[in-house]
Amino acid sequence: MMAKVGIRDVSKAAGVSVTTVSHALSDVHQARVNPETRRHVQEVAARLGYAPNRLASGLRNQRSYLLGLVSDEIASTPFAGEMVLGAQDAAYERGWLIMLVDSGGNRALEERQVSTLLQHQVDGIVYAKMYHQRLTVPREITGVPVVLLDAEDLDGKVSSVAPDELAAARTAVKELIDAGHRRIGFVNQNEDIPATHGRLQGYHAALAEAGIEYDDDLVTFEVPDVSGGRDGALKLLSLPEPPTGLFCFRDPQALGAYEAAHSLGLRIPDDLSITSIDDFQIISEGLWPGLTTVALPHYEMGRWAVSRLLDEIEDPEKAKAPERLLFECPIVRRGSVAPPRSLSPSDSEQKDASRMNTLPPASEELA
Amino acid sequence: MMAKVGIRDVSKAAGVSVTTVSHALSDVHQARVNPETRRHVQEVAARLGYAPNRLASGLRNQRSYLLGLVSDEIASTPFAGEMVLGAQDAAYERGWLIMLVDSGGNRALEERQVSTLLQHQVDGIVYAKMYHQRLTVPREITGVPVVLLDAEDLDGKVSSVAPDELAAARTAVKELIDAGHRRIGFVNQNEDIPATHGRLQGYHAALAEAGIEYDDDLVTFEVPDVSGGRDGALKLLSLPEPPTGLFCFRDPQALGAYEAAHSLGLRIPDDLSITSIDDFQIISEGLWPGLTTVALPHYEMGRWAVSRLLDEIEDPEKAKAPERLLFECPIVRRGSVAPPRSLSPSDSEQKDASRMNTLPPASEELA
DNA sequence: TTGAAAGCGCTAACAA
DNA sequence: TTGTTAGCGCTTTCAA
Repeated sequence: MMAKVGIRDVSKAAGVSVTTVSHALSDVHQARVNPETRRHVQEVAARLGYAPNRLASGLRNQRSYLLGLVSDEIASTPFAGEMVLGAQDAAYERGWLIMLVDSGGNRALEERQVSTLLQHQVDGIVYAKMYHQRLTVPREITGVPVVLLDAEDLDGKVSSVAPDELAAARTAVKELIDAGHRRIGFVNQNEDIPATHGRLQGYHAALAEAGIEYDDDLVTFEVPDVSGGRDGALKLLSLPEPPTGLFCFRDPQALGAYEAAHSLGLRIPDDLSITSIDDFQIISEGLWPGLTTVALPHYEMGRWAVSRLLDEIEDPEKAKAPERLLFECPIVRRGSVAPPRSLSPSDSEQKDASRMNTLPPASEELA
Repeated sequence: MMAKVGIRDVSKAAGVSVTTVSHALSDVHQARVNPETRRHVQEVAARLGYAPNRLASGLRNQRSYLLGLVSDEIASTPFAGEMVLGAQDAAYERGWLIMLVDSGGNRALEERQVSTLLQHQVDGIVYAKMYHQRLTVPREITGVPVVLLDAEDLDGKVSSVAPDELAAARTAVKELIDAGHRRIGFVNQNEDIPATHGRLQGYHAALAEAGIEYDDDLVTFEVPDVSGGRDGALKLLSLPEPPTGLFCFRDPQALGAYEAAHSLGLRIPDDLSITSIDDFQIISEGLWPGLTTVALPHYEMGRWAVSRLLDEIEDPEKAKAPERLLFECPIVRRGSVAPPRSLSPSDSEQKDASRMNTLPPASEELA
């Protein structure tokens, strides 16, 4: 492994000054150098395998082309990967690199991590949360532009992007209404976060738009995982007048609802339709029938956050007018929604027809 | 936002030279400076909020304290987050930061990403794959130590860490054998990668150790997702003499196997025991009963890779004796394994007892 | 025990 | 159109 080739090596090999090399290799100073010299220098640089040292140019230009991504829980949710990827792609396309830190929710650690990022002269910071929340930007983040990812700034000082919870829930509930359901249960979750309230509002809104009266009994608040979905679904389905459609706060709960339905002998979607929010693909695609669910656009939010951050870095004026974006969430239709039984053309045939749907595609292989 | 405070500001405010500031703040040059001066400088530095510019010190020291993490698919698997987190933690603890790039499997892009990392003067590179494979280190990675993560070097030139596939499979199968099963199906996957062969060997090994004869009919190769699990399980369970235990290549397939079992009216674990590999928690914890599965230690592998990489960076001699580590995989016991029916104490009571197990914990709430 | 000065590799102001 | 030179902020010889 030979020593790294620097700009002086190129300058010597090409027989020009380092200045000329620098300019010949930069696309900003086009006019500066003779096209012929330029070609020659580029050729020599390529031959030597020269690549500028970003530490040195960063020091000189006061620009590191480094971005910090500060997260509280990268690993705990599979979506986080999508957010990080979106951020990374958007950064790389514009010439930046992402440095990742994850505090696991430890504030003291986060503070040190941020200061480390700042020591590395990051040009900006994306402050990401694993679920949508409202917060104040930690005071140690200073001197560089910041954008919030999956969070909103209580002070309204910095730009942010998060899912439009209300609209997402309305979409999911409307899907059931459009299929003909009038009695729709909502397995909400029991933590006091924006999503809980936003999605409840969306549920209300969808019902109101369809002229369906709100029934308190049809809403239950459960832990936001599979067991909560099971519990909530069992509770609602054992009502004297059970719902024919179920909207779950998120996909793991929907998985629980599937299990509950099966344990009660209910077929999906014939006896019970289900929608949800997440598009947690291992669940939504894995379940049979597939789950109709509203996708949270994590990749796009990651992209947007970095793209906005770079805008503010390149034009500091932009930072003075922060933008608060609530991202639209598209529905992904699979097989968990059908008209309620009461609307079915022939109720007697229903039982047999429905059985087909509960068997996997490969069932023909069986005797 | 005031201008950033540099070492000169501290030197002025403390009334000493920048040299003294540098030494007072560094723990390497302990003896160099008078304890009193040292305290004074530290106090002033803290008051001004001084933190050294890592770009500048990196340039001077030829050490960036930056590591590159090159991955082919961060977002596609939830485990990736664990690997990244393990890498990040290990790096941060020793004073390094991770820069993340993800090529999505695009080689041309990966080549450019690596060269960008190198331009940033990373001190080393972790080359990660989303699933265990054997490969040659791309030639553009040069001049810095490399460690492979979830991969092995065909040339044996660099250190690597990956799961011990054979042992993992043996553990999973042995769990069934220990419960009393003798007829054990294996829903393998159908791609030609180390895991496929390694786990098949592990299956063989476990059977051999227990003196169980291998039966070709009990092994099926399916796509490595939920539908493959369904297909494979249905196929094996419809055999004239069906297995009483099922080992699945990975958790999504196990989910499919659960679905297949339910559609055939089989209870887990009473009528069918299942083990798997992954500990994909949303599945393994979410299923009812919970899935007994062998965990792939992604976090630990990420930690090990970075830790080994830093060892090689700090002591280049180490790089000359690469280490190839196959990580042990611990089993996580939940509720999907029980003795086969033939061994049950009273077969007549079994049906009712088993029914309890198919209902969720909250079922008591119901009438 | 401390300070002056050189230099890491690069870019840009200034001069030619 | 090209070259000389200063300097980004730091660490470390070397000299005092």
